[in-house]
Amino acid sequence: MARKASDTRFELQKGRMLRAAAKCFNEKGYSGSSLKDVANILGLTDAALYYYVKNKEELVYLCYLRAGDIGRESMDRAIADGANGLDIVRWYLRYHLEVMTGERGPIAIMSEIPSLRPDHREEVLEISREHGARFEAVLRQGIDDGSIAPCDVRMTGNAIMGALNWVPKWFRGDASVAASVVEEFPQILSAGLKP
Amino acid sequence: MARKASDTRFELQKGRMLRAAAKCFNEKGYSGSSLKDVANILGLTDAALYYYVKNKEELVYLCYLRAGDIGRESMDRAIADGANGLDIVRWYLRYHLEVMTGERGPIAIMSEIPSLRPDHREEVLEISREHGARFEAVLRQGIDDGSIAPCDVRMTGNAIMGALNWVPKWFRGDASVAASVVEEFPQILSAGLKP
DNA sequence: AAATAATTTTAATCTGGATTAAAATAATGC
DNA sequence: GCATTATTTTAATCCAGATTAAAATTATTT
Repeated sequence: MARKASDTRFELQKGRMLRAAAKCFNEKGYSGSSLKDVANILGLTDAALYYYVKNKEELVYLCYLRAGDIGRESMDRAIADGANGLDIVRWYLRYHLEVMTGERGPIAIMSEIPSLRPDHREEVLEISREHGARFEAVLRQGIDDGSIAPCDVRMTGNAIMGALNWVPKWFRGDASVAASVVEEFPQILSAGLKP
Repeated sequence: MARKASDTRFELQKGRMLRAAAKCFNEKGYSGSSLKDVANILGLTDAALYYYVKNKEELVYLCYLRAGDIGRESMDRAIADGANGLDIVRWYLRYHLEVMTGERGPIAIMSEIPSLRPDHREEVLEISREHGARFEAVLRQGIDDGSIAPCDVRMTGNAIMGALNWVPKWFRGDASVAASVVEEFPQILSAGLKP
């Protein structure tokens, strides 16, 4: 019963559970997804999920934390690899789309933040705000280094992030579509940024 | 009890209800919004909503139909007013954003289509598909008339529509922000389309 | 191969919000 | 003002799906 974070079996199964939940929530909506639906994907019974999380709210919360981690990771890589602001934007989009449409996906769309417990909600919102701020900082960096034309960074951020966040709504795992998205989106979304 | 479509009072109140519901669903998510929440906005009791709709499912369904109507309307106007493909895209974005952020807004994000009754779901999906197809046709028109550079119309459509559909997620009614969105988004989202 | 611990299931209960019916109030027409 | 119709509320029920406890199974340890 007492579990430590390093317990592989447990952690692996929990990870599978979070991906299954993300898939359900994205495809059928939060209210449309019962714990039974999530459990079925794993070949389990709904009650078994309670071995891994305290309740449905926590399941959503963990999905969102995971989404946050992955977003941060993509951003870190992009900042490490990109030569200038525009380049970082492109790499970020590519990395993030690769994860969203790949093996580790799907990533939960954060549509139900207000349903979270107040403390969880605040934490997720803070993560979300921070991510947005980092993206806007990259845009500003690009404007400074001349790779991006001056623009309203807030609105530009909203536009690009919106297009990105919407992907899980229509992407359903088709590999050839995944290839197109990863290839086309960074191009489409960054083309308008050039000076 | 027996009502006709032309009954003003009834129709006005029903319209208010649909806007209140869209607001709730967008802000708090479908499951996070009780009928009580929607009713409170109108200064009513939850039970009163049943005078206007059969149940919560129908409320969502009507919100989505309304969203579809408004989308079609914006597209119609843009096609009538635009000089070429690119121009139509720009007008469409502007018109649609004006409505989304204006008096008639907000427009419900279609996040809960799978929770709809099968027949309603099919109808909404069909409307949604049709709208997407019209947008892609405009992109193709632009490519043909030389106002838009050759591109993957499916992905470009997904990207632009995603950014647009996400707006209600972060826009909370601030008038000066509304002005920025209407002004900036068409520019940001169409800049990358030029040859 | 016991014994112990980890995981899952079975079989209940529990619950919040959707729904309904009847009664009360407000509006409209005569 | 009276009668009729439209709208809203009050006060219950109802129910799907979340949650829990105990039992059963499966894995691990010694």
